[in-house]
Amino acid sequence: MRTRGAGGGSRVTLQTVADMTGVSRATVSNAYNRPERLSPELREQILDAARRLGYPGPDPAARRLRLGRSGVVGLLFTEPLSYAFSDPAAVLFLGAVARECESANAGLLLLPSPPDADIAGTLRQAVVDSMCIYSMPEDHEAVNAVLERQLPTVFVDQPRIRGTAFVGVDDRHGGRLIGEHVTALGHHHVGILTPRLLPDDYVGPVSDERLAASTFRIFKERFSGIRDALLQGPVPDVSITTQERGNTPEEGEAGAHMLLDSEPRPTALLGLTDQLALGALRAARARGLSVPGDLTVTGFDDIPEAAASDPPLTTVQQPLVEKGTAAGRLLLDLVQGGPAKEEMLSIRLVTRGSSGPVRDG
Amino acid sequence: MRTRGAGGGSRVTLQTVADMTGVSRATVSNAYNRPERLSPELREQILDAARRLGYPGPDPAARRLRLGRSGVVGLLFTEPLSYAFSDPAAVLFLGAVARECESANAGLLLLPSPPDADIAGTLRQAVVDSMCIYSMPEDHEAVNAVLERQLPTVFVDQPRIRGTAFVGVDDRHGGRLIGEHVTALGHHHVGILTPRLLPDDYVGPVSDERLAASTFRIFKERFSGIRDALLQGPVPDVSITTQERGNTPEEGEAGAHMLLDSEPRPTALLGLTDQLALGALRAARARGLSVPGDLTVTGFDDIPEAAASDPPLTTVQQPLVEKGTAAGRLLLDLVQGGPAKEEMLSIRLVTRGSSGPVRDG
DNA sequence: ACCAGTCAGTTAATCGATCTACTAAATTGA
DNA sequence: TCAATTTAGTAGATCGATTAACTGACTGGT
Repeated sequence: MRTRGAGGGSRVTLQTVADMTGVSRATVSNAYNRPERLSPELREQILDAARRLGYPGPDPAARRLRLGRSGVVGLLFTEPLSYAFSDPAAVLFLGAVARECESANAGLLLLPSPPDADIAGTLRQAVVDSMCIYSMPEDHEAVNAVLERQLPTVFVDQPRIRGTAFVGVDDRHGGRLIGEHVTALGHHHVGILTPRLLPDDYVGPVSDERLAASTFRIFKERFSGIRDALLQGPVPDVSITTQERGNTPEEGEAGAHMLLDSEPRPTALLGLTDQLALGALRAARARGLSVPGDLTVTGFDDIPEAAASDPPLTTVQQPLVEKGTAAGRLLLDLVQGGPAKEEMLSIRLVTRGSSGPVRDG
Repeated sequence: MRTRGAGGGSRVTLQTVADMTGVSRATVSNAYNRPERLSPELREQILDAARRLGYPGPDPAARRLRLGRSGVVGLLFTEPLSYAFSDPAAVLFLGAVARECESANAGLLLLPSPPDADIAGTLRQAVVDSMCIYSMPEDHEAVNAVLERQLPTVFVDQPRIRGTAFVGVDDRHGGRLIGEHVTALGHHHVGILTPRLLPDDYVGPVSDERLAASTFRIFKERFSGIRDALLQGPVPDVSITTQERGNTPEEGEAGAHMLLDSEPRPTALLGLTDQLALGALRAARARGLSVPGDLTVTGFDDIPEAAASDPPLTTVQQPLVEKGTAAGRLLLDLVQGGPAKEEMLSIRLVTRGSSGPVRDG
């Protein structure tokens, strides 16, 4: 028998309590986990001793090791974690994942991903049953790290890897919806605002090389979808100007100003996210351009702010909450041995006040 | 030596890799954690074998058991977790905590707390180094559970327990600021909108008993602060009507309508949170009452929406982000053996367009 | 009186890693 | 050349729990 001096100053464990009560370790364990297996009196006695000794209850890490399950779902975010709480789309998604976890009584572990840190290491250390990768560039080291760990994993938006669970939408189709809408309105000169296409700090027009090399699949697809629709649309000589920026309204505004300074001046500004489009709206206001009279602005995502903006934003609605729900459910199902499904959710164009026909002359 | 048939179909562990390579378990461990302790060739050989065997790397749970640290901070929320993502104040707070955790490369574990579940059990099972309790009623079972676990714990807002780390503001003082502001404007008839004072589903006026019995210290204090200021202010015969509601704009609107139906009709509606005050603003608009002409409305918290509302809300500003930062820092310091500080952050009245002098007659 | 069946516990194996203390071989220094 | 030091790796204890298999003592039906 492995015994440790009860008052020896070292940590209190099951064994300490067992020694104190004069029963075996197993019985103390049962007192906590299977009350029906011992007499109520003895149980009380044991719990009492535990209280007196200041025993904090069975150590969760040890239990987890033995049981092989932690009841925790992990989540890794592209951007620094704090960004997750400032981006409305992310908040909606996260909230829905959280709701699912909660209903299964599982914890949700948000993993840090500061720009400089060892994410692969973090990923290896996380005590979780399954893992959600939210919108990661395709070549990110985290992707390999999580794959190597052979944990049930759900990828959301990107990357999309054969044989792994996935939740997303048809972003290229979304892009086409926007493009078709804009050509239908007769716009010849169009500006596109896109978030970063590569994990660097580049700011400026999008080159064909950057687009081709992009590791952010979803934006690449939205971009291509828009461009295809524009070029194949009823309007003959479409000119397209582009600006690549960080995904915030502030940067969107700056990018929009650049686009509006180009010749010929675009009559439509298409944001690849609502955040950027909201910035474009600000830029228009700052210049005294009326929307949609002087300028058409469109977004992508349909975050709550899109409907509330002035004018309300024409955008592609993707079901952010459903996405979180689907991801959450998959995460939990995978742990139970469920299949690695791919869920493509549906999207649609929402026409609101920010888009209109091009003004003659 | 403890060996397991390498190809036996069972799990791959350090030992499997060790057997495969013909070295000891310790050496394989070193290959992962202390590369400098073995020759590069051997290391490569080991890592190679691991790859071939599909070894996912050292099991985090086992490592945690051995090392005694998990690098994770836990957080328990009053309301169901999903609420945390829908309440702006909570999102701001959470984001700041997340930022702190991230800078220390720690994970943030959001614990579920569905209304019916065994929160104490959840709390006992969480593999964390420290714990944050956010705005829990004083008598909640979770409070004892976490105390029993003897984990470094930070309480935010409530409860406030002697000897434990705490982050909060002087809510009573905040209440007085509002009360003084309103009496200074000459209001005689005041309605107060408060979130739940007890963990039940009650809806309606606040009785003295409910106030006295309240386990939500912060709202009780805000309430008392307001009332004290009103009763001791320059206005002689103040009448106070009250409504208790869930903390959402929707419920705030419903409560406001009730208050506006009472006789004498209040000329000022004081929300104990911005969420409720925002609801009051809606109610006023629905009735065609001009704010602040016909009705003064005030809030508490200063969430971003407060400044953006129409008219912008007079409210008590509390530093939500700072609160999260302070909590995060404390959480991390406690793990390092830091002292259990109490941090009282400062608040101030922010006078905006939603409050004005009572209209004569 | 005998066997089967419950009760209330115990024993000992096990989960998968890490770390201290140790050893054997290689290198260094005078 | 021989003791001292460094290098590369090993043995075995240990972290703190859970649980399958087992043991005696009772109970009760026939």
